[in-house]
Amino acid sequence: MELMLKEIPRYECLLEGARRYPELDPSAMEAFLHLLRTSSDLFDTFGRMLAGHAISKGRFVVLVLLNRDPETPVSPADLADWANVTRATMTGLIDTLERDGLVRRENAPNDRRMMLVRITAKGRKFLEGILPEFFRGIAAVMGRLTTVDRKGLVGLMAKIQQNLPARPE
Amino acid sequence: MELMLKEIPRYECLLEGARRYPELDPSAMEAFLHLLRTSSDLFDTFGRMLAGHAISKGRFVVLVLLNRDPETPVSPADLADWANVTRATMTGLIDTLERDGLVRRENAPNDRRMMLVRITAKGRKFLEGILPEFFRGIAAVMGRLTTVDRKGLVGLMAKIQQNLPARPE
DNA sequence: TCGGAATAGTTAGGCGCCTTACGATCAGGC
DNA sequence: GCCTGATCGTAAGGCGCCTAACTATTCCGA
Repeated sequence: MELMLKEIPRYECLLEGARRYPELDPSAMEAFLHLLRTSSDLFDTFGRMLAGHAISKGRFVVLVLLNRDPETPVSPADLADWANVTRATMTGLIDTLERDGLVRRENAPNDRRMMLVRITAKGRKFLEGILPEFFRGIAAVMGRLTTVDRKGLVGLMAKIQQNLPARPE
Repeated sequence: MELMLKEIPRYECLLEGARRYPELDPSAMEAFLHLLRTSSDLFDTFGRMLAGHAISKGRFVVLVLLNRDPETPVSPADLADWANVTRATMTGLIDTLERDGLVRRENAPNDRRMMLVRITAKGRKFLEGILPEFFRGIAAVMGRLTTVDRKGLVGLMAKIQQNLPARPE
């Protein structure tokens, strides 16, 4: 989702657009575009930061999920569910992580269909080398927002979520 | 950028994480995650809507850009700049749009390196079949936000933008 | 008990976007 | 006039994610 307009149209242009298209609500569109522009930049910034550590966003998320409880291995299906990707995609993510020695696949003891994925010591060490910078980056980017701002932002997001069509199944 | 955690961790988990990682600012992280979760859902929703019209986000943006002034053709380089993709990517987007008869390539009169891209009548008609639904969708999703909410959201996004590292060149 | 349905993970192929490298053309200083 | 460098659009190849189809295993009702 890295694609967005580089420049958000000025408000007068939105007003003019509303004359051609009566369905266009200028203030809704303005808020929408700023929201997407900013979050796209955020994705981009952190994706770039992770790329500097030679890891993709998808693989980073997998490591974070496994690192929540490093001793307990997790099935690829659960990882796919939590990370919001398909199981096919998760296979590929685990493939490269395992090739790089950051995670290890094991056979599940009670179900021979199932695998279990465990983060390795190397994987933990690798993650420890990223997380502090990652957390500092988030704190920095949110630095100008007061406590009230932050709560307000969460509330606005909740209002939008209420009007989003439910995800398929 | 469709990848995100499906469930945002509860605030207590963020607090616990802050014990392990002193760089983790829980309220900043909470706001960050809600922002990305919601905008990811928005991208997803509108991407799905566009897919229902058999067009990708990238091609849709190109049509919208050309439709701002349908009589004036635009160079691929300008389109790439405005749409925030590389020129190589723009070549591919224009290829399919032209194959489907929605835009037409012309030679620039004064510079034989340059092409000019123009939206066709078919392209305009196609876009008119999407835009009303698109605009209605945005108005709907922002429907619960008051005028004050919307201005506030734009202001919060501006605060975040100020702390984002400048884009490369 | 046994045969169909559900579920596990994987494979194959596609799409969208990227980076890199290219040939063609224009612009400016000598 | 020309060489150098910038800029045009394009081609080739890579990455991340997707859907659809497959094999192996487990579950469950007749």
